[in-house]
Amino acid sequence: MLDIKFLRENPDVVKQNIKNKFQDSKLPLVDEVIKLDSEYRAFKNEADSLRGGRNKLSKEIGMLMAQGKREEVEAVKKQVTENARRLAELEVLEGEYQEKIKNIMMVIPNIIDPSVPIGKDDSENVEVQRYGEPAVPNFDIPYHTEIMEGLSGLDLESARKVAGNGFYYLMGDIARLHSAIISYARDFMIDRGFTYCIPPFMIRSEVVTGVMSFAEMDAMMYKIEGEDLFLIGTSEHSMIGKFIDTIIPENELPYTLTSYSPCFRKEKGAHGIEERGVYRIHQFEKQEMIVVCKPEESPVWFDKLWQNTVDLFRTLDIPVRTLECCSGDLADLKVKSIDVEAWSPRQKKYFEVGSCSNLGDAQARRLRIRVNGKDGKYFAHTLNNTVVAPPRMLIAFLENNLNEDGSVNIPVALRPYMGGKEKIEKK
RNA sequence: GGAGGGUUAUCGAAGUGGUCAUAACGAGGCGGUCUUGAAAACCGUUUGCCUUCACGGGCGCGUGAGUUCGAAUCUCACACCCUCCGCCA
Repeated sequence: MLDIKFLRENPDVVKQNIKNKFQDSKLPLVDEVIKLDSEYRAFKNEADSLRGGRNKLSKEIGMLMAQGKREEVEAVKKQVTENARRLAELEVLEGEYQEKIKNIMMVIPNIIDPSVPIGKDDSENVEVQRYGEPAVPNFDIPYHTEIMEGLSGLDLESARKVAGNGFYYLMGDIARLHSAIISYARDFMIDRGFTYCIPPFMIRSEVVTGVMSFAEMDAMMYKIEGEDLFLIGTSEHSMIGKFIDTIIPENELPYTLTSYSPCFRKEKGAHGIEERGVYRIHQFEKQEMIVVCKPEESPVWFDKLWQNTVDLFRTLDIPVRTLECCSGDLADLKVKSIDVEAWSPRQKKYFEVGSCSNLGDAQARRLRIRVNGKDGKYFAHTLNNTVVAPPRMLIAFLENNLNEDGSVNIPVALRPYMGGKEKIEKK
């Protein structure tokens, strides 16, 4: 969400930004909200002066009452009542206009970073760099569900009966591998100075609308029936929400946290053939990292964050690349975003395993996360990034560590979490 | 789920319909006097948001409604905290 003052003073910047994101249908909203805002302020000024008058007269009544001047009190009361109807009208208008303005401001996209490549959709995202050799072995790599089933590690059939499509049972060594990866990722981030945290897995609607756009909310969030609660789509939601309505002393920043949670997503939208199995699912687990920092430090933290994910995948012998999100593929709250993609030797292409985002002050503004600085208060910047999110991450892991006989190598880094095992083999 | 008590500034806390919310009182923080330095003492200062070129004005006593000329104070709903009972991994 933008500062309405910024929009008022820089409507052309806001419009150009909307064009850059190929959301031309939102262009009229800029002038509309400017108009609503100026009308709102006129109503507010009139109402404020009426309230001021009322306050003054009410005080007079108090003094007259103390002096026992009954008739004069009645006269003043009458005066107050005369203005009351207009004030009541104005208060309704104030409320309506505030609501309208907020609703528009919530859908006007955040100003993207100048470095973001301009493009319509994800097909125009730009590869930044590759890490590791994208190797293809000289034997056929089966679909990931087959690898898992071959190791007695996956039961989708039961999951469908119990919960439906988009859920899974992981079994045996594959389940253990899943937990091992989460634990390894947790320790990896702790070693890099992040504070480990387990957050609430449900959050209130106020937090939901504070951390994401309406479009994302509709496509992602599960609502708990009869309660003002939503299942989190990622721990980022509860981790950023943690700071709602706070004024942080400047010297405490940055906050660098790594959190674990299950994640629940509706995943409204098309599911392609490559998305069978555990690629796109309603429930998964994720080790996440978030940073709350000063505005001038967010670009540096952005680069540090995605580098962590790249480093982690490299310690597990998985080739990755970074892919910069183009303007049209960037969610409305984001200033800049980069995906980390893992190599799939089966598909002979990279696929998304993590996403790193700089939200600028958009979440902070919505959630009122401020910093108490020397020269006054200002909104913090927030960032988030995936460390790992299995079971999707397992797809990359299994494909890259698979042997021709169907067994899977455990990289050295992970062995302590797998009871020292060097391989997962068929029983 | 039930019963009771609570939520006021950085913290503790007073205020139970007006004329002390520019929030008493106490503590803490900051600045100063004094001191070789520190402590003590003393003096001063210390909330956020909206609006206005400015002067100023408005809003905020957990949140939201209501009663009233006027609400921290009365009414209702909700949230959170504490104590006890019930249930429970």
